[in-house]
Amino acid sequence: MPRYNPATIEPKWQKYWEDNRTFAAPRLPKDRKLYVLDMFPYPSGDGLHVGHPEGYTATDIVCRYHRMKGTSVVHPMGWDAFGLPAEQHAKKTGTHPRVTTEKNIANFRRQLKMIGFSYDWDRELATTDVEYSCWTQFIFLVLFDTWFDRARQQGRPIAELPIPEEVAADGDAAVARYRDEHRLAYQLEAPVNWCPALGTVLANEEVVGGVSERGGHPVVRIPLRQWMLRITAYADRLEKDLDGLDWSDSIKALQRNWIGRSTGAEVDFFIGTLAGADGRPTDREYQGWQSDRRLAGYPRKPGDEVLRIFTTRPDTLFGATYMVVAPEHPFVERLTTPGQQAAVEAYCRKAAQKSDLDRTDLSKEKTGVFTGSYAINPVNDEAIPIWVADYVLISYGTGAIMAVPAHDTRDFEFAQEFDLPIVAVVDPGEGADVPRAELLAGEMAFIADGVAINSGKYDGLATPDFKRQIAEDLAARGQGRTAVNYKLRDWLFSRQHFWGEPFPILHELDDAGQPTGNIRALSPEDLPLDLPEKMAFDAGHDRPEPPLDAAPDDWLFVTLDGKRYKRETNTMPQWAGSCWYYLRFLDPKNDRALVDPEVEKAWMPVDLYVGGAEHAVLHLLYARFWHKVLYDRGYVSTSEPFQKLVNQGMILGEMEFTAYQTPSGQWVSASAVHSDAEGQKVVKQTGEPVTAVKIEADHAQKQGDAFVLKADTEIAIDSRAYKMSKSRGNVVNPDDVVRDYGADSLRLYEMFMGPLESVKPWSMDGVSGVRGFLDRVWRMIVDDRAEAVQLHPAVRDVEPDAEQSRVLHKTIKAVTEDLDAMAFNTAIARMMEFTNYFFKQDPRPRSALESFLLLLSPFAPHLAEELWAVLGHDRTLAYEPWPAFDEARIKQDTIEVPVQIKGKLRSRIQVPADCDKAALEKAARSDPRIVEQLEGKTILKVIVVPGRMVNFVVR
RNA sequence: GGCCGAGUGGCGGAAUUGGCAGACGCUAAGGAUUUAAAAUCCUUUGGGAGUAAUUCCCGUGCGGGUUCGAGUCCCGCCUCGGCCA
Repeated sequence: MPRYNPATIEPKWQKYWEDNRTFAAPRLPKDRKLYVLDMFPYPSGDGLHVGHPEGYTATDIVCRYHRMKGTSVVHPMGWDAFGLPAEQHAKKTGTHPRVTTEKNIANFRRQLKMIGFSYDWDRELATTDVEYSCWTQFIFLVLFDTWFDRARQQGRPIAELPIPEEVAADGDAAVARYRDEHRLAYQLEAPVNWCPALGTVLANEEVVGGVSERGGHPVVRIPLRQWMLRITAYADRLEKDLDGLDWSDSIKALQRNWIGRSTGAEVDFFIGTLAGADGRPTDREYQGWQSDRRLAGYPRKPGDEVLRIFTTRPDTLFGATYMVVAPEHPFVERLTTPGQQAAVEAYCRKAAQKSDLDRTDLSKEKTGVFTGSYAINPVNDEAIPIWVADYVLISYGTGAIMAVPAHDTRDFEFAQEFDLPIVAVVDPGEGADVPRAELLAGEMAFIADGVAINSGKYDGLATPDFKRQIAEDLAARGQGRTAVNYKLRDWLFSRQHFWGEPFPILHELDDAGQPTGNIRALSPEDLPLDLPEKMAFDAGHDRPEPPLDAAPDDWLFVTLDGKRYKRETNTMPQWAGSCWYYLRFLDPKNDRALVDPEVEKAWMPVDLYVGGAEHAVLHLLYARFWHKVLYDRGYVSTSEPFQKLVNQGMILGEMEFTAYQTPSGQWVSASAVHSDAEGQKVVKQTGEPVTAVKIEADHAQKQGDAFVLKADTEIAIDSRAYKMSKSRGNVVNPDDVVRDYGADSLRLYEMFMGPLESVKPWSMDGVSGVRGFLDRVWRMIVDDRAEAVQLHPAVRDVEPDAEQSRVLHKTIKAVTEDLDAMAFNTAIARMMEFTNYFFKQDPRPRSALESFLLLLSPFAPHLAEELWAVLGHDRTLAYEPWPAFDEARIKQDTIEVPVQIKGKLRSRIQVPADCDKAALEKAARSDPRIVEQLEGKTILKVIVVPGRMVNFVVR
């Protein structure tokens, strides 16, 4: 009984493809090219979950389809293999991260091969390979060697940086410092989240409410020397170039949001250097400053005598009744008068423990403290108090704001809390849908545009005109200018980890072994710089310094040209390796360049990039940034790396029904349960805790909009699918699916579940359903009652009849069009319809089945290859021409057309397919059922759409 | 709070972009085959009414609107999900 047995045919074909290097891509494309890329995975110890093969199957289908259409396709796979888990494992067991990583990669590779993806495995790479990280370091050197020319909007070699005369006059050291300040890779003392208990530095999102997300240990912000990448220089181009990309609008919006470009003005508020005991700048000094500024103009960098702010609403300057500086602002100490010192210090200490999210949350109560000092509002010369408050972040704008409580929600809340004056300076006008009187009285904030009031000579100007005018006037007085601000920050590029790319940077040491502050980059010939082989992995170290500080001396210290150096001991973040892997895939073995320019030019850009939406912002932004730098410096030929981007939707666990029970065993309706402040499920009214109980599907039933318990229909229950997680125990392992149903079934189900981009729940019944389809395909072609594998007797060398031909060509057309639209789920449905039809045919023309197998082959390649061989072919079908369809064969002679009366379906008529408007109406009018229903009615209008429908409008 | 997306049978989902709502698959029920079961095959499967029909009514989150005609377009809500603050 030769049944369909994926367990034998799948390994057989995988071996065939591997032995014949079926999917090896040429060095250069022959004619048309297609570069299809998956986001390469982090090889975790858990192995693949079913979310990985979703995108991978989609791209694999696209690749197989285009190969059959004669396109040169490159489709590589590799490993994003640096990462913290391997390092933590090393701390626990002493196993070198490289060993763990290689073991995990082997498992991932086995799993991916098991699913039959048509990767060109010759191009496989891991970011941890020394031959790869060598070029990651090389790119860092490029970043280090590049400055951004604002005028040209382009990155240029540091040697071309114009050196101002006064810097040059100060000698070589000054010039070196000036260059270092302008490089795209630069050093900065930046605050990090140091968690002493965990012995590690945490990312912002790993800190919640001042404690670590894992374990709830206290976290302190301490300054640490860090490497930064000047991504903000490219903010404009990163935003503008989105326009030309074939990405979804929502992903583009996400990136734009993240870049957060806003236009407004920078304004200097005078604080003076000689403030009196009352904290107010003196009139004389202020007047002197004003006339200085009128002459000298607005300086690039503010001096100590002013507080520089950025605002998107310079038109509300007259409403600025106080100022706020962030607790980390460098002027805090200076501005604090002796009387306020204790309060301010205490406040800043507390603020250091809060996360940005906690600080800026609108719903949180506003806190702050007065510094005792005042600044002069440049538009009306009034002294306004300067406060310290944590709702202002040092990382946004200049770390200081002018507060306009009448026209900003947060400023308004703050002003109310601390009884600060609220002056309305924007009138929404009579017609506006807002309580005008209330807001003019300062009883609420109005943040939209309107007409200026209480603004001196500017009264009556509309908001946009006022903005333009005031910026001009301030610029003329040297007190402000129009400015663009970005939410995007420079990229904190160093990590205090071992398992990452070491920086190719040396720090010069003086005779005492202390760093002199001079740095030196390794030259490209000195690369790669590998991590030290022998390292002790401490379980916890109590300093925030990087683990590499404890590296063996022969690694750590270098003598060059008679000078002693210590290596940089920070390492690069995991993002680094994934920023450029798509380039290396094109030329993975090149030891002279990161990619051969000829190869790069021929294959780039990536034509299709598929991956999870969780990388929609950071990874894509970082990779685009690096690409643009490489473009500016002549290493790549395109300004954008990824032409088309598709985000696959997450796959959730199986649908679950959940009922709630009190400790006494009483069922509680799901609608009466909510999560309390700690996230515990409790009864809304009483606060009594409840436990969630999983209910089997056959104990639930639908009632109205909700599901209820069958046993007690008063009790509503939750029904939803949850994100797969180990703790919930709903993770589906591809190994199990392949073992029980086969790889082709896994592939087919992943695509049949629904549109690639939607979130959708897993269902094992669904897998079994597509397996049933593949079984039918098998039995449509193979005689399953014979002793050996042989053709089904109904399969014969005959011409298809008209109807068979119509079904075939309709299927080819639908599948082809669906593939072009990446609508895999409907393509599969069309193939199921084909099978349902041909299964009942006898004879089944061999030619029709062959075409069908070609259509099926991108989706279920193992089965298709096997049946292709059964049909007598001795070579892979991977490069057989894609079937063509003939529109003429799809046309039917007669078609059924619905006939409506007043928009309601009343009858259907059979008419010739090419029936024109008049004939169609005539046929509709003579249909007996229509005649009957039209009797005694007046026809007001007849709408006839040939080939589609007829509608009679009657009275 | 802001931005983005989604709401269609018991479930996953289809519907020339305004033209027969529910393709395809699952689940469930009934039947055939079988000593029996599995597998397979056939029928039914949105709700209601109806002796019956090629029957009638209702039905795409809710309320309005545009249109000969709305799942699809417009206005106002509700709920859920994602991202950001």
